[in-house]
Amino acid sequence: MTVISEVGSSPISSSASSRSSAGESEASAIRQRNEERILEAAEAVFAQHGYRGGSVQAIAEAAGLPKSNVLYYVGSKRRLYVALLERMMARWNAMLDDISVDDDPAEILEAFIRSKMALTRAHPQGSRLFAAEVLGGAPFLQDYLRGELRDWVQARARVFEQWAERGLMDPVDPVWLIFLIWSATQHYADFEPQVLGITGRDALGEQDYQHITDFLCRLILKGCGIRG
Amino acid sequence: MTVISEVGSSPISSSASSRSSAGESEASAIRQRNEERILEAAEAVFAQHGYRGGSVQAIAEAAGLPKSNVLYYVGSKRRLYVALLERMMARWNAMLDDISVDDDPAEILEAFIRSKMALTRAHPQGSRLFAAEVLGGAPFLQDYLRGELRDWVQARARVFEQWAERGLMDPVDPVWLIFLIWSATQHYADFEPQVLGITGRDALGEQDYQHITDFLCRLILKGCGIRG
DNA sequence: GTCTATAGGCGGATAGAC
DNA sequence: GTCTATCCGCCTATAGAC
Repeated sequence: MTVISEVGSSPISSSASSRSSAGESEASAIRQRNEERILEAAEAVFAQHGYRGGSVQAIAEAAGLPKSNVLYYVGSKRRLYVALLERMMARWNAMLDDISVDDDPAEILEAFIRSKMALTRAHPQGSRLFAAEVLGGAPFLQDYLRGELRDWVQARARVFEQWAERGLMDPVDPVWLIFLIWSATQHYADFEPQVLGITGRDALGEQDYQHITDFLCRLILKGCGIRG
Repeated sequence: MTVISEVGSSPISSSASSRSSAGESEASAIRQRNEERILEAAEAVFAQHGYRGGSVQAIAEAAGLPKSNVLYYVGSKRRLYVALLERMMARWNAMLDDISVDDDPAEILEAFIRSKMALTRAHPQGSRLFAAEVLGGAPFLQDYLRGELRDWVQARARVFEQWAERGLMDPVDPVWLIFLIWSATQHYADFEPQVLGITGRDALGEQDYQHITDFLCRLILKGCGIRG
């Protein structure tokens, strides 16, 4: 997984830690525990303030550790940030399955929307982290966007076009359609304060997400002529 | 326009500057010129790095002025940031016109999408600034979101519901519909690096925006049962 | 291996020069 | 009115204590 263009590889949380004779190089319970806390805290802080705006100090406080202690575990602010991005991209990749022309457009598209929504719901901080990174010009994710992700989108776009040729859906631009789905699903995490402020709630519950997902599936499928 | 909860009022760029006998208190050509530069530079910097991450230093460099000079003109980083948010909310408000049940849903909804898209296109940095503010928890915009903007959305939502009752459109949740439109239109500015990376372009041109706008109008109108 | 005291630099802001 | 020298606090990172 060479998602991010980095010089010094930064495993931080790569499940099995490197060298040591046999298998039980368990990264000492204390280290593991602290790293988990740090990752969670850092995701929240970077999501809120971006890479520059997020301070190690703030992360340390959120993790309940002394500042210097955080740097001992993660090496540097930069490495920590990159590790978080890679974790999020790994979650993202885990979601992406391949499709073929012979699949049912309605089924695939609905599954696409639902899984993207579920990802956003499961990891709202990760979603915001990604948003902040892209908003800031995607300095760390450029290669990923122009490489892996681009290829995946192009492949899927071709299938959409073939569906359209077969008359299974309207001939909409498949790339704009994918962006529409991404933006709509991410919005509820990324713009949460706006959504809550306008709806006048404290938080969105499981039921809200269910309703929103149903709404999006219905509108988008109908909008591109599936289940007409 | 009390959009933002601030203590010391901060006019900065309120066209006509305050006291002075007659009308020609023209805020000295030099001041006006510098303030313009600063506002533009600051919008870009805060859009990219957020409030905390954006430094006065960086703004000064982008504006081609010494750091201390920037602070002389704008008072403080905080005041500068607030002024930018207010300018963006003013642009936003200028776009919002009232609607009534007797209007044509297709016409109104299409105009809604098109004007929102035009705003994003005209002020991409402002759009990103707003996105960064909300992403960071909307610390300065909470009151606006829960007040003015909420009222506007609720009023429009009621009209949508009445249209649905009259059978002019599907009974979709009007608030989710508004969010869908907002997210879809903002996406091309806020996630520009992603859009460019995936499409493999250097920039989106006037024609692209035209196509995207047409695509969104068609899909959304059809998706909520207008122009079946 | 775990943690802390210290360093060196950049942050915003202001007092005072022109 | 315009601009700059200077202050103090917070930033990341590391050398060294335990």
